[in-house]
Formats: sequence, structure tokens, C-alpha cells
Amino acid sequence: MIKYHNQTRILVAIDCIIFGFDGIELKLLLVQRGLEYEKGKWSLMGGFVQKTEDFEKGSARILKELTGLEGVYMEQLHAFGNVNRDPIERTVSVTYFALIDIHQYEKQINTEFHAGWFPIKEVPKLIFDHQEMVEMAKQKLRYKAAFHPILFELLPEKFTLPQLQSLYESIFDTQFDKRNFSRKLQSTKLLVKQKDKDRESSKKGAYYYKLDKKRYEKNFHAFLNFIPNPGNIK
Amino acid sequence: MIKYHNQTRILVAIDCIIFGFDGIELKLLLVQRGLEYEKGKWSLMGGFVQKTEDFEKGSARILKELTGLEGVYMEQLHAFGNVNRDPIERTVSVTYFALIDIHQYEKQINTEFHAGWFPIKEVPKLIFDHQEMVEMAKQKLRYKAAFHPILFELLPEKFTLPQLQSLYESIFDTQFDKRNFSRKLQSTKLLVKQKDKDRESSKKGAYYYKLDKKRYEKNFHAFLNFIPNPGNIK
DNA sequence: TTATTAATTGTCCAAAAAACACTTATTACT
DNA sequence: AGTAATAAGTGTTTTTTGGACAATTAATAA
Repeated sequence: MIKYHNQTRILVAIDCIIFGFDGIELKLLLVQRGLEYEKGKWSLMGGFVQKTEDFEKGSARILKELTGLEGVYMEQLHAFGNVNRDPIERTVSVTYFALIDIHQYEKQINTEFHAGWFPIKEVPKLIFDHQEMVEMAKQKLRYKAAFHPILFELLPEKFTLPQLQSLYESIFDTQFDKRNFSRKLQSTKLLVKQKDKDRESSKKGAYYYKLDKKRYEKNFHAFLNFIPNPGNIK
Repeated sequence: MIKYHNQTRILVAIDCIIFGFDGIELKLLLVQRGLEYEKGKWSLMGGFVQKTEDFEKGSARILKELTGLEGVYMEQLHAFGNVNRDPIERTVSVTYFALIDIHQYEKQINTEFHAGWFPIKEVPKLIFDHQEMVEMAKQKLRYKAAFHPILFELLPEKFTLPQLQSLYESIFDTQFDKRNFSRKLQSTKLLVKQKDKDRESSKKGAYYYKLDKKRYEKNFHAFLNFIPNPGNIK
């Protein structure tokens, strides 16, 4: 087989920034590094790209190993290539971020990897440049969520408006007016009101809503001004 | 030195999608591939990541080799990793896109690489998955330009409102009302009206404007609704 | 002087966003 | 049984923004 000559071949890793929501706050799934050097330190879930594996396959494999999950929303974030980002050996990292509903998979999380959910505001020190990756992912999540109906990926199939609003508030770290919030969401026509209520979080109970799947898929890229005063989202 | 064992090391390339504007239409800078296999076919400018070079350094080096340019706006687009994207040998490609004012560098373009500007609508068949890269870059450029004042990177230091509008129209492939366009731009306070006029393109002449650099840097990420009816930008 | 060309500027109307407060359903307590 | 407490749900007004639209101006050429 012909090859390119005199070129450097480099390890290529995939690291996954896995966001989860538990109904209260946004969390990040971390694992304790299994490989030597910094072993036991908290880290993003990652692995090396295999010989016959492209990035989508690789990121899905890594996610599955850790969480047992398949078919989860995943998107490429950024490729990190600093020469010394991994002190063992030069490794390029292609990062993906995923969004999942924590409760749905609570019990599947593979214990073998010593995984744990951390509130996004209390993320421990991470190895290598993983901190930077997380920061970028948070920023991208905010950016995207400000205009696209992406946060539903973090919620269970049935959810209430107050839940949805608290998710938005948690991610944008601010408070919205519930009347305006509700009106804006209703106007997207993405929500279908259910007959039953969630009675966990209040006496009166809050109606459940489901996504209108068809419209959701169709309008996924459509632009929606979800966030009041988008201001300085980057 | 310690190394990771039993892992595949892969060639990592950087490919640059270089957009340019000549005052009339958006163009793409392409080169004729120098390496064997598909030699002579049109291709993005690219090269392999060197042993002690990170992506930013690499993309700057590649851009410089081809155009002589430095300090140009550049941004990472996406990492492409399909197993067979390069039939010679598996190669991962990290893509960057750059924006430049064609006239400013017209004479610097390195002839050694047989480079050529192609109108974005008449891009020839490209090697490998470069077509896909260009498509993604076009889409991202539109997306970003719809909300951020990024297109100034394609213009000379002094430009007129009609020029700016024709740039926007060319990129979004539509027509804007010049009164509304002007008002919207003025409202950003990013433009500083000059005393002199461009007399090339009309009898009356159009006033030049410059960017207010300070505000530009400060507001680079600020959200501005540049595009009427953003509709289905992805 | 008149016709032509492209630049410049302003008004009005419609739609969207934001500010704002009261009513309702339910439960717990006295 | 009555009342207090809690969170859900709902409408109206004002302000801001976006979009449609046309007349005037500066310069040149006929």
C-alpha cells in the first residue's frame, strides 16, 4: 500500500463532554482516569480512535461504554491539538458533547469507570486541558440553546413548563418571567399539552408536555429567539 | 519516554477553506494538488501537522506558504475523520476557514502552488471530501455572519455601504432594502464615516467607512440581527 | 438644460418583546 | 369548616424593533 512519507503520525483521541440534567441543575459526567499518569484523577470520558473507526462511531462507542447509552444527541465540539496537552505522548483530541436526561439512565452508568455526576458549578480539577474543553462546551451549549430547541434532549419525554424553565434558568444562570417564557414556548408549537399533571413539585400540580416529534425534527435548525436579551452570548 | 501502547497513530492534516471577496462576489482559493495520486486536481490548501506544531501554528503556516498572509482571521471549522477519506492512507483532517480581502493580497499569492480564486458558485470538483468541507464552511460562514460582524474581515480597511451591502447580498444570496440595511449597520455604531468618497462605482460617489476597531473588538461576539428574516439558517 | 445613475435619507405600520399582577388549584394547619 | 400557604396558570399594556415604502441629492454625460 502506498503511504505518505516522512510525516508524523499522531494519536487521535475522542473526549466526550456529557451534560445531564436531573430536574434541578445541569451536571457533568466525569470518570476517574484508568490509565497510568494522573491515574485516579477526574477526567472526561475518552478513548483513542481505532484503526477502522470514524469519529461518530468512536464517540458513540465511548459513550456506550460508559453509560450504556445509544442514540443520544451528540455533536462535535472542537479539535484540540496543543503539542503538550498530553504529557505522555502527543495526542490530538476531537471532542464531542452529549446531552442526556440523568434519571433515564441513572442505573445504567457503568460503575466500572467510577463515573460520577458533578454540578456544573462544582466541577473538580480535571486532567490535561479537559477544563478548557468543558468551558468551551458550556459556552457552545448556551450559544446553541439560545436559538435552537436543543435543551429538550436533557429532559424526559414528559416534562412540565416549570421544569423546562428551570432548566433554561440553570443554563443561562438567570431568571425569566414565567408568563413571557410560557408564551414564547407555546408560540413555537413544539409542545403538546398532556392530560396528566406532575404532582411532585407542587400542590396544584403542573401539566405535562411532550415534544411534537415531527415539528421538532423539522424545526430543529429553525431560529427561535428563546432567550430574552441574548446580550453577550458568545 | 513513556508512550501509550497498542494504539493506532494517524496522520493529521490541516486543510484551509480560504474565502475571499473582490468587491463583486465571494470566492474560494484553491490549489492544484502537488502530491501524487490525484496530482493536479483542485484541492483545498492543506498540509500535515508537524511534530512540534499545534493547529493554530499549522494553519497559519499553511496559509502563509500559499498566500504570504499573516494575521488573517481564522477559525477552526470541524475535524473530519472518516476512515477512507484519503485513499492513500488514513488521515484525519482538521479544517480552518479564513477570510481575506482579495485585492489586498492579490500579488502575494504564491504562484508555486498554482493557486486560483473560484467564484463560490463555480467551484470545480475537489479531491477527497473537500467538497463537503467547503459546504460546511459556507454554511458556517452564513450562520456566523447572520449574527456577528464578521464579514468586515473580507473587506479592505475603507469600504462603502453599497460595497458592504453587496457583500452581504452575495453571501446570503438575496437582496436587502438599502434603507433598512443602512439603518441597521449604523445602529451598531461600529462604523466611522470618512470624509472621502469612493468614486469608482458611481457618479455621485459613496462615502467610505472604517471600522471602529475598539468597538469592533469589544462587540465581536455581540449579537446583532443583521439579516432580515433569518429563516432557515443552520 | 436635461437625462441618467447611484447614493442618501425619513416615515409609517406591524410584529415582537418586555414589563407587569391577579386568579386558581390544592394541601396543611387551626 | 375555614384559612393560610404554595406554586401554577393566564392577559393586558407599553416599548422596541423590524420591515415596507419613495423622494431627494450629487455628479456626469448627452
